[in-house]
Amino acid sequence: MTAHEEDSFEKMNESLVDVFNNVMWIEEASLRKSRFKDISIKDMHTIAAITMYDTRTASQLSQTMHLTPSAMTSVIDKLEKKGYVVRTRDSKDRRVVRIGLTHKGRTVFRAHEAFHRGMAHSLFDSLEEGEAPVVEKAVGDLQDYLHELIQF
Amino acid sequence: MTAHEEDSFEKMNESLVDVFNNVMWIEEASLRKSRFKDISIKDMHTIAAITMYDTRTASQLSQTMHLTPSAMTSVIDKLEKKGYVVRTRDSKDRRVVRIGLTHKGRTVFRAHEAFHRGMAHSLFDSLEEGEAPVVEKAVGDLQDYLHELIQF
DNA sequence: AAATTTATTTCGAACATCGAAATATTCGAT
DNA sequence: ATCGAATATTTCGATGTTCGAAATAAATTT
Repeated sequence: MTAHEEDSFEKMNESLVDVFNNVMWIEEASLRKSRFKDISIKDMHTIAAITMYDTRTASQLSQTMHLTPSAMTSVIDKLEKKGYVVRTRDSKDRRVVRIGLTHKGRTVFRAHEAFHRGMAHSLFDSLEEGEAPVVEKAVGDLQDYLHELIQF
Repeated sequence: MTAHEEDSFEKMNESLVDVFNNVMWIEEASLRKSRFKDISIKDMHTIAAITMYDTRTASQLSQTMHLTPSAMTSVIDKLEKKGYVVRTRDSKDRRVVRIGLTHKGRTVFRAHEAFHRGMAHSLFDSLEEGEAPVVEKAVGDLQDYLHELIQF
């Protein structure tokens, strides 16, 4: 690395640290100011994990949310009570519970999606002709790197 | 946006969502596998907020961590008991408690720093001549965007 | 059809966070 | 200088989240 690249790297690293330290609570804060004051960021991510029109089983959710099944049950209980999700027994295998979004749940899903699109636009919109692929590749590399980390 | 840019945008947005959904628990998981099994990701971020060689007051920390002062007290209690931080009364104003890192705490600080550097390298290392500034600008824009969001 | 496995829930314990009150100290107005 | 208000932190009790173990219910294997 040249001295200049070094500098560029340091600056970017700082920005990245700042971004990662803050996204979570910023989304939480914007949630509190929205009309969905009764859910947490974790609830919102659960809703995002359920997907818009499909359903997920309780165990699928507990895996993607990195929660124990019993903790998942209580998250779902809470969201069901508040009207964001519905439980239905799978007709094929009656042990499994399928979780789907209600209309209200889908509204939250869209809000989460919009939040992410806002971020993606901030990365993207000021790029010049031909620069998009550079950023796309960089972000893809970061994604791959994180995935590699989990295969220890 | 051209159809191709649209595509590029969607792809990047997806990667971003994936990255943000996962960084937290990936760092938590790598922490669990390290020799610091007795602290959480929140503890680690508290340690990062204290800074390497300087000190922070309890209230400064409660602000940057978005915790109430009372919650901050108990986080600090826990970290002090485990030997990551030390409390000292400010000699000028004896109401304030200054929190600093112990040697053990600094080791955690460096681990956190290394984790972030790893991510920054993954973004940076495969870039060609002249592409670094593009990514640097994009990340800077994202950072600014998030900061704007909090001034509602 | 009995034993085993799988999906989920219930329960009790541990821990985190909060808000209100308590404590200690400093600052400001008289 | 002293009293009252303001500030920094801690303590306490209540609430909520997460966990692990045991319970329940349904499917699969033997």
